[in-house]
Amino acid sequence: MALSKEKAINRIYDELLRKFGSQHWWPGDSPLEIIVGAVLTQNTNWQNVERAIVNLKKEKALSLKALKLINIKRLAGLIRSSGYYNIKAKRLKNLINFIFCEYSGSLKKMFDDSTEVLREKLLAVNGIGKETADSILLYGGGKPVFVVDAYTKRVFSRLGIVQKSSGYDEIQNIFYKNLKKDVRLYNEYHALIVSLGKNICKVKPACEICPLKGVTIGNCQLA
DNA sequence: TGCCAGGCCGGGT
DNA sequence: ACCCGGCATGGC
Repeated sequence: MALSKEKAINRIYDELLRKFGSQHWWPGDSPLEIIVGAVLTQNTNWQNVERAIVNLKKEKALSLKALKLINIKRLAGLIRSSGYYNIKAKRLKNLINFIFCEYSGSLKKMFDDSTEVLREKLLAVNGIGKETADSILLYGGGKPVFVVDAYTKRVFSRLGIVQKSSGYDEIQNIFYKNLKKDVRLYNEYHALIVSLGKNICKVKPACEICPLKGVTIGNCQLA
């Protein structure tokens, strides 16, 4: 008998939490650091991003004002380790300019905006796509937004919970429909999925679901 | 050594 | 509406 998506999605969360423990995401000391990290980690290993963040801190460049004033070539040099540094420097500049133009350079004002409106505005910034926008909203702003990434899609399509052909919004809606609307839960769940990916998914082809494989849900087993 | 990592954009079909 | 090449470093 088929197990409901709702039960499966919630059960998988419980199993991941049990296996990996609470993740305490996002790694970052401040909303700004989280926002910057969200851009720098686009298709990039977090380790490389951390070096870039350390550099920015060391050069006192990790503030809204400093990022607004810094020369783009110099910024690119500071974030070199995160890869795609030229385009990411532009993207950071776009985002900082947006924050100043739209919210007078105040993150508080920005996050006081309605979540839906802010999401649309962020998506209109060149270099900010859905995952980056949603990461900023959830981890930077504490908004109830579920972040979908490559791991989410891979793992949950393997589990048969989403289609391989599903797009971002479709996958995100499955989580909205089946999870309690809770910032803490969204935060932890996405972090756990990444942890699953980082720790397990490297072994191919099917081991990415190892921690879940054989887990019994109702009368069914995840396969 | 080659492949990949917490994407996104722009141009082409 | 998809599909693809480009963007780039550091770790294993």
